Amino acid sequence: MASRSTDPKDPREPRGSRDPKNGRPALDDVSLAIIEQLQEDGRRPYAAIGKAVGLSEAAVRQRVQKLLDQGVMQIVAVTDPLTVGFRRQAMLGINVEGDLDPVADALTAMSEVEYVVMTAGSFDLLVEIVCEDDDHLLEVINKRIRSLPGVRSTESFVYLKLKKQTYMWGSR
Amino acid sequence: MASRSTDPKDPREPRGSRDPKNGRPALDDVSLAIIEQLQEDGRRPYAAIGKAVGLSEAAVRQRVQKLLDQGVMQIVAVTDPLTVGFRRQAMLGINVEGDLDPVADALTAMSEVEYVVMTAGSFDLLVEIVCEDDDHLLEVINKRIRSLPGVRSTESFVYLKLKKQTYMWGSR
DNA sequence: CGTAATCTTTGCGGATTTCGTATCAAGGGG
DNA sequence: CCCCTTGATACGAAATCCGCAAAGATTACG
Repeated sequence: MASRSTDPKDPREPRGSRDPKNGRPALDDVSLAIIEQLQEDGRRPYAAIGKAVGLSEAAVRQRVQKLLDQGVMQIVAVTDPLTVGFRRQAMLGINVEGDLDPVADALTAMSEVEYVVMTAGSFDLLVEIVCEDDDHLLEVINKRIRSLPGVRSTESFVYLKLKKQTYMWGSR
Repeated sequence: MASRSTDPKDPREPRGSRDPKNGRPALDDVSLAIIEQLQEDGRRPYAAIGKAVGLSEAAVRQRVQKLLDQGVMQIVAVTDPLTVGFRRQAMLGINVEGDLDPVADALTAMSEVEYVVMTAGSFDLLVEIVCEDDDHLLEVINKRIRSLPGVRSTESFVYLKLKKQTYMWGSR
């Protein structure tokens, strides 16, 4: 299991930047600082984090666990799939007629889809796809995605080379 | 430090799927299995991973350290920036005239740029940007990126909502 | 074939970290 | 004013991490 406690539930909560009730930000400065620490090294010990953010080891541990349970962050290994396997990867721009959500949910349910985001601009959705090979990619795009009800059109961007991939928005 | 050993160096090595010399894949099945374990839980203990992949704790530890040093994978906390801060995030499609690499390198050097990938299709590059606010986003796109030599045109897709974000290509 | 050289795995022991639990302080309600 | 919830700390026991030296495996070469 990715997390160590209660089942993950649905990570898509209405989690705004601030909790409307009780006014406090959903994430205070300390939690932000903890996340920054873990963005640098996901395995950094709780005691070291505590020293950096001014909290006891146990307090850090509890906060981290809550952040994981709430789905605010996940601690995982990330790779360049193109490097690791000999797979095909692509970004897909999608235009939808009618409600976006059903389409987005259907895409989210596909295991080959790693990333789904609603956007403003000439595409309604951007989705990233990781596949075994060309045949697999073709099948996912042409058979499974283009046939989804509501999908008006798609445009594909096959990945040639990943140049940068970071998660350090905190540190700058 | 993100990693525990020699300095990170430049992560952009010519890391193909297979090591040209000595023919063996850069990543054997065991390392793949280790990565899969860490994709589920980046903090899973080495002993547990060893039991899962059939290796001793020390062997797993050394392999993980090498994978980190080589830049094949990173173990980090990932979040939805839109959730964590009140930031603006966008994907940018870019068209370039001439050599792609200088432009890609310049983008890679920008701290606001989290993701740079070369693609086939109607864009040459896709880059993901994380900004503090609208002003910041505007400045990065219009002042810093559009003025890069070689950039012919850009198209922006401002993120409205992140629906899915996973790193589990291994487990299916 | 040997054998050297290199790389990988393994087996420890000690230092460190994690984890569960108990305790304490600070707010809300009722 | 008391009860209940939330969050931080303290602390001992158990598990984990880490460095190191020995053993094993693989490759290159004579």
